[in-house]
Amino acid sequence: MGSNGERAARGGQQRAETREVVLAAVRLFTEEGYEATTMAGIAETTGVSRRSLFRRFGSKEDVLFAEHDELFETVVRYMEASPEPPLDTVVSAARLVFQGYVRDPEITVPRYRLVRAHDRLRDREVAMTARYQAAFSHHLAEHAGGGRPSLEAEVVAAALIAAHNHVLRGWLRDPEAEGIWERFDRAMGRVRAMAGPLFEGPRGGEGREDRVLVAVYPSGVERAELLRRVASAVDERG
Amino acid sequence: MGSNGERAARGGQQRAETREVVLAAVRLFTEEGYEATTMAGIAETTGVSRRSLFRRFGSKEDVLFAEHDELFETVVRYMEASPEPPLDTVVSAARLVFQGYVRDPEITVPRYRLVRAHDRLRDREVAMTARYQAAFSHHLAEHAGGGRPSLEAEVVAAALIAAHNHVLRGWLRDPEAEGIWERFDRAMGRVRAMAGPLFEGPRGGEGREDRVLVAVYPSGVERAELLRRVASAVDERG
DNA sequence: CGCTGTATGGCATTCAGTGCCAGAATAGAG
DNA sequence: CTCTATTCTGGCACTGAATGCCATACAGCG
Repeated sequence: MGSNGERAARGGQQRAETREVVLAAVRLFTEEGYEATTMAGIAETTGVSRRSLFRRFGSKEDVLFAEHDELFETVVRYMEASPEPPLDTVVSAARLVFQGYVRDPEITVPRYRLVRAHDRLRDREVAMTARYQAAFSHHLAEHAGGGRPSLEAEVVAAALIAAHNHVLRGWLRDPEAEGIWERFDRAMGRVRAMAGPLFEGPRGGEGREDRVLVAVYPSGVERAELLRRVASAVDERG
Repeated sequence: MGSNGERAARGGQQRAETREVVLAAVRLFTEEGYEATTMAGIAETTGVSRRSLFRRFGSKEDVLFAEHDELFETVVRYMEASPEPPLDTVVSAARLVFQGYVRDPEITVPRYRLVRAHDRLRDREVAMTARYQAAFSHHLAEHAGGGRPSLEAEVVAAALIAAHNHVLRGWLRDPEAEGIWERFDRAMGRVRAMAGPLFEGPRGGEGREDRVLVAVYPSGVERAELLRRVASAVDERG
């Protein structure tokens, strides 16, 4: 689709304006209703012609998901460039996606409300997560022999996306709640724990990696006692 | 009253005709192309009026996926009636879905080709599998405490669906190949092996079961900070 | 200045999808 | 069998998404 340098300069200007259009559209969708809002209406309130709206976004739905598409491109490029082992890469990619949502609640939160209310939009949202899932399993497959994604790769990608979406939905319902990232990391950790034996040894054992702490304890244990034991366990292993 | 008998007689006739319409539409889609085929065209070749097509199917896409929707209803009703433990039930439900495809290659195979070629249709197909996934995790949640589906339930449902789709795609690419059901059962077995410790583990006993704490943290994190996070995590879950 | 490539806007058209209404088919009651 | 209520169907008109075509405005380059 043409040279990159030109695109960057031009695209920069375009994107600023594009974001304004998206925000205006989101406002119209929530205030007037999605179905009731016409592309002609968006054109009128934004000053951009109806025809140009279709040229930029492709469709009415794509106005809502334009930012999402950009994010997807970013994530794919990140995975291609990442030198880490594939499982670490896709987990980081999932974190990137999550960040893409959390960073931009002005769009993602009202969009979530719209998505919940309209089947068509819900399908579109689901299709996006499916694209991520496909990209993830594809990445896992490429760095584990190439060819078509294996059963394991697809299952791990699906589990990862499901965990991501689980935490994400919680945040979308209550964007003000604290400790999102802790919840996210815990969810990722659990999927890793599940995926590890199935997929491959997730750890290389270098110095800079994440560490995993797993504690199994009877439900009757006191909070203080539990923390004391965890502390000593951490001390033992450095 | 009489709604069942009436419906059965009437519905039976309708469905026979409906199936013919779907088959004719599939033929048109594959021969003339999906976009090039208009609802007016389908109406002409089937003898059913354009208006009635929209009434029966709702949309052009829904002509292709009409059978699929019926299958979904069947699967949901099966799960509601099943007395087996939830994990067994959803696995059986997945088998039911798989059977729904394999039993009717006349529609599912050409549909698969169409789905691969057109983004819109692909989204629709993906939305269907997402509906199954939601139904599965919902079933797992209902029979494990009720309320909103837990992370585990969603991850297991996603993994199950992913495995199902993996085997299904293999069959769709080559419907004549032998040993589909063996492949299906093996895939299900692997997911169960993976899901077992994650899903059934925490659900084992009454009040006395073990709890699992998983923490993932960068190796550079301070001891005190780590313990603080662990403490808050423990507090959140009780 | 002219030339070329590109983004935009206006116009017309196709087609999916919906509301409205009239007519046909059918079930049920007498 | 007849009358009636309900339901299914088809025709008609309309909205709006989406696309193609063409003219215009604006950039860079000689």
